[in-house]
Amino acid sequence: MDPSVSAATVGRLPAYLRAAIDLSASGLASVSSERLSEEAAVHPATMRRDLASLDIAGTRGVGYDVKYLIVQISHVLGLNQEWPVVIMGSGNLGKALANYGGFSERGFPVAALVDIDAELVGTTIGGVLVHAPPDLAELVDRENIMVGVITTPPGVAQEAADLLVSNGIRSILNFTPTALETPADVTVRSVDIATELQILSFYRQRGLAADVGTGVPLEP
Amino acid sequence: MDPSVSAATVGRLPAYLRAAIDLSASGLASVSSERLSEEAAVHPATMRRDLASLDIAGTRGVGYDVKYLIVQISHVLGLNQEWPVVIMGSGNLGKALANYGGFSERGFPVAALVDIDAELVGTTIGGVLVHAPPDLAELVDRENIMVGVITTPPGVAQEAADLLVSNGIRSILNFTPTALETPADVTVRSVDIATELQILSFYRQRGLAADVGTGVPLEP
DNA sequence: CAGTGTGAATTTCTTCACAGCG
DNA sequence: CGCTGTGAAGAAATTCACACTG
Repeated sequence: MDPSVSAATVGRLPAYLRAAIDLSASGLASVSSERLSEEAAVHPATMRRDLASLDIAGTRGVGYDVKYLIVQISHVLGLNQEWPVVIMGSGNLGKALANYGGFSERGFPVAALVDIDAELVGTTIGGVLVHAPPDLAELVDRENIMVGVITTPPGVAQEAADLLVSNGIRSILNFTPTALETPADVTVRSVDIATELQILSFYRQRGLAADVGTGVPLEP
Repeated sequence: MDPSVSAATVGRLPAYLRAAIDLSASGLASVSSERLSEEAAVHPATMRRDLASLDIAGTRGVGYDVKYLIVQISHVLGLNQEWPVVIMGSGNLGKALANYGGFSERGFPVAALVDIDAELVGTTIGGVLVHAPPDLAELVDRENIMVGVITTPPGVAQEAADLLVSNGIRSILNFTPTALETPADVTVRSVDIATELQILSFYRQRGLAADVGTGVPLEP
């Protein structure tokens, strides 16, 4: 019914999907929003509204069909196709991600690594070949790369982003603390470990969990 | 003035801090909210309100003193002390994080790794010694560990969390896709790479950036 | 009759717009 | 004069609560 999906809703979909997969694995065929939302740590009404906004319907008096949930949410997230990924920068993090099975397993195969270090170019990390930056154009084309992951040093992150963008990549996952400048039609998600740790220390310092209501008292 | 800080505000503080540090590095002594908020990709009024809620004041007609901003935000985030970290699980990601300089550099020294693999216990990764799980109690005590980072396989993430909690750790950074159950006074931040990629593919599928207003049209 | 789907109420967060201060 | 600090307005998101349906 509702023709649009809010960013907040999108942010929760992966959690719903995981919850549904978990419940399915434990043999459940049908769930109430109560049960599923508990699993996903969300308010039941929020979950029902989210699913309704995606036209994912349950059965009144019964709940949601777990298999159907998985299929529908996967579809909305675009997980019925593969999204090949290129990792820019083969430092510690880049290497770890290339070795990390989780990517391909979840539909995001690591198609290539790119690094400026001539020593590394041509070597293989976690079964993935390291290429030189100028090769990117061809790679994107040949491997049908959809997503760029930036794990370079912060100083050259913008450069890496520019290179991705100029080669037609419009989805970027940025692991550096750099705020990237990109055209409006490029989606960037940033994951900064320092940011996460700093937020943790804010709450820790006050002896409070992060989800205590909405307001956190300040020291006098 | 305002005695409380909202979660939304806390989430933006690290970005303000980074922006201030960057501007300071380029020699700027004073910034307007206009300039700083641009750097942090936030609305100027939002930034002024955030800072005001922390009692961080600027000078009317001038702006904010950059050095003062850095000191104050750092203080609010608790960055004037060190927060030693223990990494649970020395698989690919755990190893990468141990090797990753960024932690210690930013006040979160990696004090120890913990792994169940007896082969790994006693070895050193990135200068950090790997310990057996039963050693955690002593480690927490001796190294004054404040934060637990979980990089185990998803199946044992809850176990790792339980171990952390039972040893008094109340801040957890979880890199697994598992939704952890913890007492109410424990703060958990989760970073799941698959979640981020799935959100990217949602928007990519629709040819839209993530920040286009608030509602995203659904396919017909 | 259990549990969805959703108007309406509420809460939270953002942005406007301007008074007021340095 | 320029820019902060903030009341007031506005927009979004969440939650309540219940009519309604399988």
